Amino acid sequence: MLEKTYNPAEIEARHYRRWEEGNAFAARPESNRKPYTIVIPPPNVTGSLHMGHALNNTLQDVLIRFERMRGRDALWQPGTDHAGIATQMVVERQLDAQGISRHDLGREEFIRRVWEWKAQSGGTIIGQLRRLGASCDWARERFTMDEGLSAAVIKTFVELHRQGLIFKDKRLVNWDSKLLTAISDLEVESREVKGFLWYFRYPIDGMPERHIVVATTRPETMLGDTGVAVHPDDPRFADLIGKHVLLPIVNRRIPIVADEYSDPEKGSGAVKITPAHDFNDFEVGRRHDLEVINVFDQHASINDNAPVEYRGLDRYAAREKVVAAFEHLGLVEKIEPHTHTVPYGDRSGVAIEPWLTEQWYVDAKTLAQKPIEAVRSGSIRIIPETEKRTFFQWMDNIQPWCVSRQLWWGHQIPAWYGPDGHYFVELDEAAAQAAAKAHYGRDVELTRDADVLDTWFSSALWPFSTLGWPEQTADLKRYYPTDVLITGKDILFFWVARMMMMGLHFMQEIPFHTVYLHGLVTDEKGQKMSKSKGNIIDPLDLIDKYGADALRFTMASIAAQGRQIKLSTQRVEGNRNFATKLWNATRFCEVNGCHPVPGFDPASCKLTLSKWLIGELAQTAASVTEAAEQFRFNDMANTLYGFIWGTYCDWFLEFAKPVLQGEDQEAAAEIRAVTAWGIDRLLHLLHPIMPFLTEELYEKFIGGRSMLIGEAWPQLPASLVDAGAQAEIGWLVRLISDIRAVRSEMNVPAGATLPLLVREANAETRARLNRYGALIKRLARIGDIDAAVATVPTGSVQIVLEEATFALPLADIIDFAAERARLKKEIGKLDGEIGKIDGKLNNAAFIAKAPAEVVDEQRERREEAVATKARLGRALQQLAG
RNA sequence: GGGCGCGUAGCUCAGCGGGAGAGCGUCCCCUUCACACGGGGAAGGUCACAGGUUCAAUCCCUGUCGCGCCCACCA
Repeated sequence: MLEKTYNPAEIEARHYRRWEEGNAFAARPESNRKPYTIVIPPPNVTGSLHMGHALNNTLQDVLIRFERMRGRDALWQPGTDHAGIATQMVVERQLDAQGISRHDLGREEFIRRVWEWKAQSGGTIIGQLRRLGASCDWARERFTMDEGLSAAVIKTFVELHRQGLIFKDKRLVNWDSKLLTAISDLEVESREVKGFLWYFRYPIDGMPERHIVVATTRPETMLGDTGVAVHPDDPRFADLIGKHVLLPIVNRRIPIVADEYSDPEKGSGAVKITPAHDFNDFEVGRRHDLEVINVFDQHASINDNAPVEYRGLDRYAAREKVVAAFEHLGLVEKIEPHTHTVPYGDRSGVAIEPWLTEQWYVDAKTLAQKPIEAVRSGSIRIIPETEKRTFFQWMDNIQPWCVSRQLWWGHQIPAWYGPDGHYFVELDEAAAQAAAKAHYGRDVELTRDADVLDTWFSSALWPFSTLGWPEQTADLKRYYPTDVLITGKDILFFWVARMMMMGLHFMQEIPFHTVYLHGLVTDEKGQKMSKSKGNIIDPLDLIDKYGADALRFTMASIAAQGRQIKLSTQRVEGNRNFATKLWNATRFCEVNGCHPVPGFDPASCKLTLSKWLIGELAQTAASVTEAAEQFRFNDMANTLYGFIWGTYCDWFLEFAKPVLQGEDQEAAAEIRAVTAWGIDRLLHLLHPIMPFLTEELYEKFIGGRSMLIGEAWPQLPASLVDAGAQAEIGWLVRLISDIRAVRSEMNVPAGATLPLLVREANAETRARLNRYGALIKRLARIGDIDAAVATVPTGSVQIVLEEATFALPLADIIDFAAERARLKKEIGKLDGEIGKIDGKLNNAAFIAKAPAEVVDEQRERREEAVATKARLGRALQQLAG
């Protein structure tokens, strides 16, 4: 016997264990089933489950469970990401607490400590994914820095280098002066900052009476100025082109050049050029062969290239000192408040400095061509479609990808340097030695490049490296390309695009057929969840309180495409209630002896009620299946919610009650079977979204040895839909609803029983009243039914349904005025409708141009409305007289 | 500056060419034997605004206003 309420906490752990012990998540490469593959977006080993994970993994699990039930060999490939910067930061912070830095330990020892940390805490998120119910094939769990994946990384690096698609270059990079590493363009975020625009006068060499005004938001960079640019067509500066400026403070003579980069509208119209510290200036400098003078060290403090009194100053201190010096010299024209955007490191949160260094770059432009084509041709489908535009916009303008990082935790770059700086990119040190010997003609000492690769480099290989590449494994052959990739739209560029590049390059095949991108989970006000705002909702708290299924159902139901996803606890609570509802419906079955009948054939049912339920359920199953196929998770969830609560519980079970308790044993037996069959089918349909609850009910209610997770997805033919049964039960539902509404509006005491008088009922209605009299009496609190009265007593409330009028005599309690008002309102509504329809029907163009069936439909609607209005009008008249 | 998207019931959002929908909230009634994490009922909307296309527009097009997000931008 089931408990009175569903208690998720006890149940979830047990079923998860059953699934794992039963090997239910395992892919079956040996089977002849068609594979269905999803690779998980590997969470950071440092991570713990947040709402984004909860959403992302719920959706993946829904699809995996759905396709598994549909008979596919489902592989959900799990694993974690070493998350270079994030992980290094975590361990460094721990060391910091002990007062040691990674440099105290040395590289080798530090890395050992990170592995140690990983062994202890790295599994947190995997445990949390289990609590969510994720049915990953855990035996296949991978890590981006495990042996096989590391080998894959080295191989791709070496091959891309051989193909000229990875190269070393000295140019400006985004330098993070806190983490002391280069970062890629994507890791830079712009923030709007309130600052100032300083207008400085630069004296012209040889023209003591003249100066040129430049404007800057970063006065300290003037220490590295090597030119001033003006627009070639700007008359204000025409005579100064070719002259030189005597740079104050530094006393450097620098040229005034004409360059179209200079915008006459901006600032003073003349722009100072600092090639070593600005991406645009770097280009201008290159065009005019300007000197590149780097004035910052790696900490963004002033270096020895600047005058001695500035050396060692932090960039902001240097800024103040430069401004003070200009003021002292009387060379400040003016200072304006100015809002502008400044680049910040997404991890460190400090302002990024464009800094001249040598780094490794991937030729992304070349690698992007095949992905662009794949998306354009539709061989990779992106959902929602609108994201395609974003994808193309980025891919069409893609810049070289800086992949080297000055960190310790990650895949060390397989490049070895000889004594003269010549380098050898090889799979291992031995190969590098051999190459070096061939190059130098003797053995030399080699030093390995100290840098590691961007974390996203190894993630880019994920769909094939996890399946065994570079070995040509059977798994790789069977499960690649994968079917769907589900991830947040915020990592479309970071990860998705790069998987396409690497997959198409190394596998010569797309990594996945479909990319499903979901939005960001925010709080209920649409605010991004963050520690500082204190608005974080921890999914584990919700799981503890409402159960994993309630959370999963919520995620599925709000996963509408392309929006930000606002989560409210209230919704989760509501969905927990839904779980309880189904729980109790099953309990009802149990209490009433509705047990599944082996070999039950829905097509053999005779009762209209059975046929109705079966048909409705068949339609629901079709909708749910279609929604799942089209990744419309919200439709899937909402369809099931509506059917289970609104149709099965609210109506079907209520209709079933009297039959189950009635005299007719044959009918009772059929209804028992249909009721149980309905629950069984619903458990199947709901399982991908609510696996724990449904598995529990399946075990308790259906019994047997098998587990629901491995059962077949319901397939109910459209032939089970019975239009006659739908019309008949639909009529019954409307009649009962109408009577209930009238009772409530007229304040009839809930317990009072009223007679029902029916006028002008045709033969079919009379037959229906006969068939469903007991139900009507029970559900609408009706006493006797007189199906053929000629007149209705004064003081009755009247309801018009199809051809018949139903009256509830309420002489003693009826409020005449209220009833007149109700009828008038109804009539008013009908008048409005008739007016609208007449507008169409009286329009010759409508008759001529609209499809015939639309015209017919409007005519029918009009007839119905007119007839109903007439009956209501009669009722109103009777009330008045 | 370039791009994308959104303005529908008090709130959160579905719907997207021919009868305005859901959940939550609100109000009224009901402890009836699956469920008060429940049952029954009700109120509430010129579908942002202005034009246009169409026989017909919440839905398509254009513009305006308001709000998000992404990319670029340190004069």
